[in-house]
Amino acid sequence: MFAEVIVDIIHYEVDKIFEYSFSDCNVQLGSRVLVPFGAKYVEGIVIKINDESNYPIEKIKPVYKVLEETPALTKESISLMEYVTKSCYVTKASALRLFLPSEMRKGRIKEKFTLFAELKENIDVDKVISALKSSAKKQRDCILFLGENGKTELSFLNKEFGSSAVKSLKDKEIISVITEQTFRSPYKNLGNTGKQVVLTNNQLSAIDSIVNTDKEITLLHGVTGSGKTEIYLNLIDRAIKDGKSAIMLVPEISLTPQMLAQLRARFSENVSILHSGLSAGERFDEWWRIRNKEANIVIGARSAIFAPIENIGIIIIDEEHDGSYISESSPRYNTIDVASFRAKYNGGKIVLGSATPSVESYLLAKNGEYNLVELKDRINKKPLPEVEIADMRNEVRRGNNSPFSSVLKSELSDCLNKGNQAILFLNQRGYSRTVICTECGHVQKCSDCDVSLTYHYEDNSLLCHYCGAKYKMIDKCTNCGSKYLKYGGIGTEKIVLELHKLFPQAKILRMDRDTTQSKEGHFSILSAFARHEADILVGTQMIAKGHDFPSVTLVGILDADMSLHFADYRSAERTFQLITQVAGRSGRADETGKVVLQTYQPDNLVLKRAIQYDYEGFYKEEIAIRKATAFPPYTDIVRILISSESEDDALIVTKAVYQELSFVHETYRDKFRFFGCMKAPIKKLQNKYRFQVLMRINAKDKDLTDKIFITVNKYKSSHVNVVMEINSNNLS
DNA sequence: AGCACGCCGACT
DNA sequence: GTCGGCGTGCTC
Repeated sequence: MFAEVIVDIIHYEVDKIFEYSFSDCNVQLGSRVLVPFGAKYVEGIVIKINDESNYPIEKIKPVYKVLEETPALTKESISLMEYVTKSCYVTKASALRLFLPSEMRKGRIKEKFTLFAELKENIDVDKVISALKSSAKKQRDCILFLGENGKTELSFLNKEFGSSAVKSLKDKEIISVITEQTFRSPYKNLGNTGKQVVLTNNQLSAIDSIVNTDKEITLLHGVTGSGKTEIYLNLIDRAIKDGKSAIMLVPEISLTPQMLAQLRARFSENVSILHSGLSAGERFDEWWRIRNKEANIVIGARSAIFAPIENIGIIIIDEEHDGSYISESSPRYNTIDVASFRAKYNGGKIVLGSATPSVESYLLAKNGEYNLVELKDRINKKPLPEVEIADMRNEVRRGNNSPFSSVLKSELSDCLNKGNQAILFLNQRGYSRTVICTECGHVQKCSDCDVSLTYHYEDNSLLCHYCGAKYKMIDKCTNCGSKYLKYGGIGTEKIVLELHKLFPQAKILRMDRDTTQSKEGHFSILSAFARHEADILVGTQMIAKGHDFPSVTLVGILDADMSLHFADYRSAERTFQLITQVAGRSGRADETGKVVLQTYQPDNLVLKRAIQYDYEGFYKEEIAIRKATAFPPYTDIVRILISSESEDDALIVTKAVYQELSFVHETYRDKFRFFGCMKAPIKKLQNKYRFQVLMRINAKDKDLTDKIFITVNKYKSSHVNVVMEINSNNLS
């Protein structure tokens, strides 16, 4: 017999099928195998089994070893691998890696086995005990214990009754010792916080619509607090009762514990969790629990869409608009597309949930490609928090140069006096965004990136937020030697310091990348704040998502304009989403929340729609702009990014790529809305100079994108990197 | 990705 | 004269 094998080497030269012979019946479709490859052995996956081979028989080597008895990959994974290969333009090997926990490769982690002991079958407890010497107290206790509790960990028995007693029971063949695989289980101590809820009529009809639609995908558009989670739980319940499985995705790892708690409360051991924040052993074991069908609900971040689960009934993607669902590194897959593949394969359904759907998804829903379900009311009829605009131009005119408007100051002091909590949102970590010399105007920059450095007060350093480089803070300008340096742009660190001055008695927590470095960083800060151990939480966008704090009555958005300035067609959309999300953190059961939104452009249409919670209005205006300017979803943006440590080499390759693509452009001129070549917005990153060729085309035209990829890919070399990105959410 | 094979510079 | 640089080429 012959096996077609993909070897685990990510390189275009070996991105093909290699054939090996075998007689071992353990070689199955999807098996991980060790095979001789050139001078050494490499791991690979069996993707097909044949009776015959076309390859010269004398060159075929045998499979050396099968790595696991259970094939790691399902048949579905193999077809999905082929889909990812074609749609993301990656090698088969790199597509395959999506399906396996990384610690499985190269055999880094093994299953964990534990020894257990139990009474042998047909042991009569009373009889055995009476046969014991009266002095053998420990042995008697041990037998009684096992009689009552059944199978128990051997280490526990040894500790409790002494290893000699246990050993003599074993020697007398009263008990037997067995080895069983045990699972390292993450979040073991998580409380079960779920509560059975009676569904409202709105929720019931939403479920009804999702279950009965003949469309594969439902977009569930529901305002914050409209009870989407309960709908998810109910849909999962239905899938399980139908004998099917479910995948539930949340945008980031920090959101998984609370969702897991709710799922565990309802479905207990059926639930497993998969994401990159788990320890290697935990992830490995969770993965096998799913593969062995011991869990039929998977929750996780983006990568969990590749979970080895079979017979999927429903896939839920919560906060579907979130950028994290599009992978930013190779393979650059889109989670919704992968979910769609799996739903089709399994005959399952997809629910995309959001309070602020992406305009792409909403357009598809409006056009009838998705089933659209809208929940316009909050469950408890609680009004949405009231938003007040603070016009920062007036503040400056009045001589207020602090980062807080007078409204925000008085609201803050009100809030604190009442013993409530406040959240302040600013999407910039560090102390100041830039350090500028007042004499020569020089801005401190990273030596590896064309990016200004951020001053961090806590460790008195200058950090590059793009490559992570850390420099000592300077005391004079590196260009002209002047001592007069100015800070430009405010970050969260400075906000905390300013707050201490304003409210010396208030306790303040800061949550941003710098304070959440440790493993449970998110969780510890959020739970401390939830326990009211602090009065004010200052944070970047990571505070915006889904966390519920019952005592928060005030949210301050310190610089609503910041994300509007980005030269990105999505900046309006992101701003709308962010403001809606952050504002949603305010308000409690007995008290309507308040939001203060500070801006220099109070008349901006996007901000206006956001404070009115008018998604529909925002959508209509935004989609009209996208249409008029021919931006996604009306076209797709294809970018070829060329980067190299040598600026000359990068430029040479860029010119060559552009030249050759020009022929494609000439041939299919009517298919291009835009075609151009330029420096990338960030000209240098991690010591690599960057250029780009930008195109706006219809990427569903596979022939065209294939042609572009093939044209471009051959320019890739060891010192010049060339990548193609389709609708990347980061065009810097 | 590795590793082997193969053709040109500075050394005991 | 050789040791060794890393430039192409192959791996079922």
